[in-house]
Amino acid sequence: MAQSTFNPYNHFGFLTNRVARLIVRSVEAMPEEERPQFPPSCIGILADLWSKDGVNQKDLGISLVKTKSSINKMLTALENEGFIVKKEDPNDGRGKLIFLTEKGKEMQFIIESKSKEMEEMLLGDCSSEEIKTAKMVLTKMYKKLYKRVNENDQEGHLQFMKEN
Amino acid sequence: MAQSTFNPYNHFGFLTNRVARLIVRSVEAMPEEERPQFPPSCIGILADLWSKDGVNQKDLGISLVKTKSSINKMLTALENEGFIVKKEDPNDGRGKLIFLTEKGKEMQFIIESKSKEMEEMLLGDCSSEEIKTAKMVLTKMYKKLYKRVNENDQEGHLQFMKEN
DNA sequence: AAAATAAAGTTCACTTCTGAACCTTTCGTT
DNA sequence: AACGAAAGGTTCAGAAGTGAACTTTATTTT
Repeated sequence: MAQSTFNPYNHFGFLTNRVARLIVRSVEAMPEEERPQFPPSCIGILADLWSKDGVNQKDLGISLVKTKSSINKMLTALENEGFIVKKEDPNDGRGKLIFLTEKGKEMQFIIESKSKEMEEMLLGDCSSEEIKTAKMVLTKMYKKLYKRVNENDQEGHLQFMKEN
Repeated sequence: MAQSTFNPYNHFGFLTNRVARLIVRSVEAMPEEERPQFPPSCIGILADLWSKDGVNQKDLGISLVKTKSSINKMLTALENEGFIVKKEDPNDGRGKLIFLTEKGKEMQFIIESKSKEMEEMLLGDCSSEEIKTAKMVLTKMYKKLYKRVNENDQEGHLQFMKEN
């Protein structure tokens, strides 16, 4: 019977989905003190801005794989908390550019160290070669998927996409 | 300035999250014909059942990293569509066991071949060694995270957890 | 054995995310 | 230059997921 031959954890679709969700859960389970003061989903927006400040909402949506309405709502929350500001795009009257405030910039070092800490905790028994390979494979998947999903989008929006 | 030193795609938290979301998007973007007739989120439940039929809702929740209320709602949908049935657990009057119907079982081969197809498409230029390493690293992360998040849960619920 | 505590599942109000319609500005034709 | 089409952003109704309260059955304590 087919029953015992299927292993979800041998498929990237399941594996990435579950690992991603567990990471979020794991962050949420942190003690109040250690955890950032905003919902984990918003970290993604800040991360993009740390990488490249002053982007528009559309590109954030593409990068985070969320719709523009979702991005809009998250930005409103982040703006109310004082992490980002929206400014008119001087070159395009339709668009707005998103910039980090000082408060938003300061977050980078905190989050980055937490991320490193967690990675060490989770992957203490993997060699740095293996970790590198895993990130490389995921990044390749990302690029292929990105192109597939945004195929009518000629210019690569993301900084890292331009590197290749 | 710190600005250009941050790359979200060098952190597993962002990478897994975005790849997972892109895979879902990619499936949703398939032509009506090729795509399964139920929401992608439900595939996870079927996958667990293909791996081990007759599990209870709690274990499904742990495996899929969703709350019991979410699982409940998804199961109701799958039951209405005729993919699964709920039965009383003969050994525990509180619990119910979830079983695949024939219709549910047939899905496995379709999904599995789609999954393989997609993996080949996404990772054609990665060696099978690299792919194996990536899955191994993700699986290790999964196990560590699993233990961390469900630490007050003594018995490993998932079949694959028992293998190690 | 009775009482107290815990566990699995259900229900419902609430939050987060999405899809569709809309407004405004820009681009492409002619 | 003027028109139609497309693009970025906003809004709002609806879908998906969550948290807390509740029901029923098991387990633990006394």
